[in-house]
Amino acid sequence: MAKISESEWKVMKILWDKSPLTSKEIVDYVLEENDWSRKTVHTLISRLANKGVINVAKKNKYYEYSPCISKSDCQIEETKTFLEKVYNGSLQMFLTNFVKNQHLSKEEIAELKSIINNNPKEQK
Amino acid sequence: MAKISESEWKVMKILWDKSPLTSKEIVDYVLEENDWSRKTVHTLISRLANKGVINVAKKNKYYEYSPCISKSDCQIEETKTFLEKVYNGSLQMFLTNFVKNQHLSKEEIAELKSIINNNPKEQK
DNA sequence: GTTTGTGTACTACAAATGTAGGAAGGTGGT
DNA sequence: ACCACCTTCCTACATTTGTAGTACACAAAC
Repeated sequence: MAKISESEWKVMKILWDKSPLTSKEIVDYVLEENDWSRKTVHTLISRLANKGVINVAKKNKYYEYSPCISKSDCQIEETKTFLEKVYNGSLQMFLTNFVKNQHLSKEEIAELKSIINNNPKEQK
Repeated sequence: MAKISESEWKVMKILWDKSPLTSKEIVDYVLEENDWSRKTVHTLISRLANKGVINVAKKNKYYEYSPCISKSDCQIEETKTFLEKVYNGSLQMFLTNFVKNQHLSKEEIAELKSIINNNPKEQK
């Protein structure tokens, strides 16, 4: 699976949320959150298209863009790379370190517990 | 804080574990786990020194190297960057996604729970 | 004392990334 | 018909990263 860089992730997140979008729409959304030139966003869009992670389809006059890989797949992939690099692949080490250093509130801890408890049967 | 690349992390992990080390020792350890040229490792060492994340001190004839930032600080930093990029900074989203997709065993889930429960008082 | 490997400093070079600018043509508003 | 803006395609250029190679001096092994 192609690697998505940090800037590219920002564009992808918009697309996963709201696609299909025209390039103007993408640019406008991205610029709400990043202080970049419009050109920069265009570059990112075309790099993503070259990497084959977004679809480009002519709709009326202009192109429309939408992701062709799922957000969740990309998240899993990034998570593996991250855990491997920083924690030798161990979620346990990661979590230990995180809860130890972040001084989570009681509420946050309760929330984490509930996330873990509710697996695998999802509860609404 | 300087950014440490993926290859550099491999060197840093050795150093955090066993420093101080001479360059030969670093190279030998790194090559146990990576199929690189010795020269490549030397390059990584000097990049790390330039970034100011390892100390270089003349000991007898040769230099000895050791980290001058803590592993835990780097882990926290990387974790923040990762969570921000992939999960908009939300550990909750991360955990939810992870437990949902990884099909953890009962044992693993129990372990995660105990990690969370034992915070903040550490239990040995 | 010559070979053989090592230590250090410096250089190399392609790919990926961040961050844009230019040119040529379309289009909608007035 | 013209202006301001947009679209698409290309090009640009510095920095970081992965992955080494050169050169030169020293040191240990014989």
